[in-house]
Amino acid sequence: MTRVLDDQPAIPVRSAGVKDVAVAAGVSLGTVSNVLNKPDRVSVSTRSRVEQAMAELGFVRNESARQLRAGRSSTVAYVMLDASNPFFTDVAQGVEDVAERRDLSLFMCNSDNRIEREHAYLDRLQQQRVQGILVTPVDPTDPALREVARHGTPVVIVDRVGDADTHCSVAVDDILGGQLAIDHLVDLGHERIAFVGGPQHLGQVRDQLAGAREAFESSGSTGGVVVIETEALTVADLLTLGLLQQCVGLGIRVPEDLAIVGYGDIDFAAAAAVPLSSVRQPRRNLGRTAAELLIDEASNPEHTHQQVLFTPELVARASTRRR
Amino acid sequence: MTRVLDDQPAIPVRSAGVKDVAVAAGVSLGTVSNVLNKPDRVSVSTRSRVEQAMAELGFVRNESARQLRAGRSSTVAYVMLDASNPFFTDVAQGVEDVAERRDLSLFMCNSDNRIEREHAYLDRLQQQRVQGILVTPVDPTDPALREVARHGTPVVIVDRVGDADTHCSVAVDDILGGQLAIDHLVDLGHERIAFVGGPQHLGQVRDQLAGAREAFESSGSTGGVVVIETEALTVADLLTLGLLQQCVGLGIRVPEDLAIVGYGDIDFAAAAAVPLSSVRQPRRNLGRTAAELLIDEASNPEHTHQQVLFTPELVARASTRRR
DNA sequence: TTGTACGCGTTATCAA
DNA sequence: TTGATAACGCGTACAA
Repeated sequence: MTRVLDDQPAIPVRSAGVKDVAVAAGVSLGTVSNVLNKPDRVSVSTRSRVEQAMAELGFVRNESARQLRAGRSSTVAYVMLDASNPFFTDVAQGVEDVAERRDLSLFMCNSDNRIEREHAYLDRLQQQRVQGILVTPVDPTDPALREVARHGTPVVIVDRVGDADTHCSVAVDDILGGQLAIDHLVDLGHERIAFVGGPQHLGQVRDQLAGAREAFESSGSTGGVVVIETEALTVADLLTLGLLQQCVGLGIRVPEDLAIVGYGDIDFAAAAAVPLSSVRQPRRNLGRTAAELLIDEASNPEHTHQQVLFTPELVARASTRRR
Repeated sequence: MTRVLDDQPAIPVRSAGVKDVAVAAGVSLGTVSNVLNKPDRVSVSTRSRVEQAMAELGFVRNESARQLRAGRSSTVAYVMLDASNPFFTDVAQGVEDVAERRDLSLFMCNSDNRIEREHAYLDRLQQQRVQGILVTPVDPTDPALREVARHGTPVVIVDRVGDADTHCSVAVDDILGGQLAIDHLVDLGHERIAFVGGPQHLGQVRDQLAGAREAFESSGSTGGVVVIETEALTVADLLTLGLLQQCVGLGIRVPEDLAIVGYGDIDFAAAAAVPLSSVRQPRRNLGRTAAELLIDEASNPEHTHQQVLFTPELVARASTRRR
């Protein structure tokens, strides 16, 4: 039942377990376990014998068995709404920062905006008994999220606000973001303002618009904000970039004829033909904070849920300028 | 040992197992198992009684126990080199296409270009007994990759070419890609050509350049290709975009003064100020194919390793045009 | 159709 | 310091 590969040592086809190692090393099963988990309780000579046996047999710990025994795993998961959206990958980086420090592994799943995929992943992750799940849900009001939490797997909502008494959430104050953008434009003397944004059924888009309107009105300006609704849900700044290209193509000068403020401040914003002013969200920090909250909930019995709201920041660049 | 949440049914603090369900439903343990795995062998009435008990207790299958019993899991993993690079997320989409169809879950891990992180993930994934691992490695010659395969976990190398007799690989013919770009430029009458690319120690960059040089020479042109090496490893098209911005800023007209061909054809390429001609790689297909190979290796005893090389394609846009 | 007993690989406990 | 044994939760024979 073994095959030989070139001059590599023989490897059993079916991977070896502690038992096999014990036999090969001529020790008992418990000793092997001790070598793995409490190396100092094993004499040096025995230990090295065991370690050599492990190397020879190509021993790989069986995480399923460990988990079964321990009752919990050492992984957390982030169910992303859209893995090809730089916003979420940046959030994920923040999550990884924390996970790595805590020696947890992070598994990323991509729901790709499809609720059934999100559900499938939530199910699997529960079954895997992950320590907790970070999720940017398709629908923050989805009862399935509460169910998961109710079944004992901590859930933290990212970039949305969920049910405050079943999970923590970490989001950005988009109302404020909308205000920042408008205040900036009004400060620069603009009076005719349009809001170009994604589908209104998204809470964040609504919030941005609400903030925008509020700021516009309290500026004493007359008239209102023209709303142009787009269909696709993309990082707002990508949309902004497209808008900019169109302007260039149509001979509209930015910022002379039209000033533009983006939302999201992706890397390209600064590198655009006309560097874009943008409302920047602390994406990585969002991820880090969410991960901290998750870990706290998973390990601290005193944990209480909290809703963290981050403040966005306006970065002024060439696409807006005093007239 | 139970707590009551509002008007939700009580949930045991420690999640219920088949045993608890059996007791609650007044049936034996085996029957519960049958309800889960062979529902047709259980009378309708019994089954519904069991199902109700499961719902009431908030029963969640324990995947660790299942795996331990079954000896294998039903997940595959993709260890990405850089999750914030659209190239890899597109590849991941392709992988997901296949995984979903086969009812496998895909866990994505991000090595973030750090070899120690890659190793950590490879270890964990082996321990989880995933069916197989797709990986775009930091270093395709890394012996660790062979070790994983040797220990019995199938490994498929993505966007790199690895050790042909230990794993399959799926990559793009970058030599051809380089040729395509140069042929295109030469066809348009260009004679002075520069190659702007990432670090030369990357096989792909070397290949692109080799192809470029070859095409240039066989075109009968005299002189050579000027090489400008960049440090960062990014999608070539992002770099190209930056180059374009610089040209615009410096008053260099594209394509009149300078024609540009990108590499990678990311979404922005077409939407740039001057839409970029680009060498396009079949990214999603790369992912799909890699996943198919992995699954074949994991389940087909007759599997033989193969190295698939995809052909890139030149997409001509405004950044190159007949002079 | 339903119930019982055993084993998967690991770790913890206790005895030697 | 080391060794034997019992759990962890589930699936699957086999017996009723």
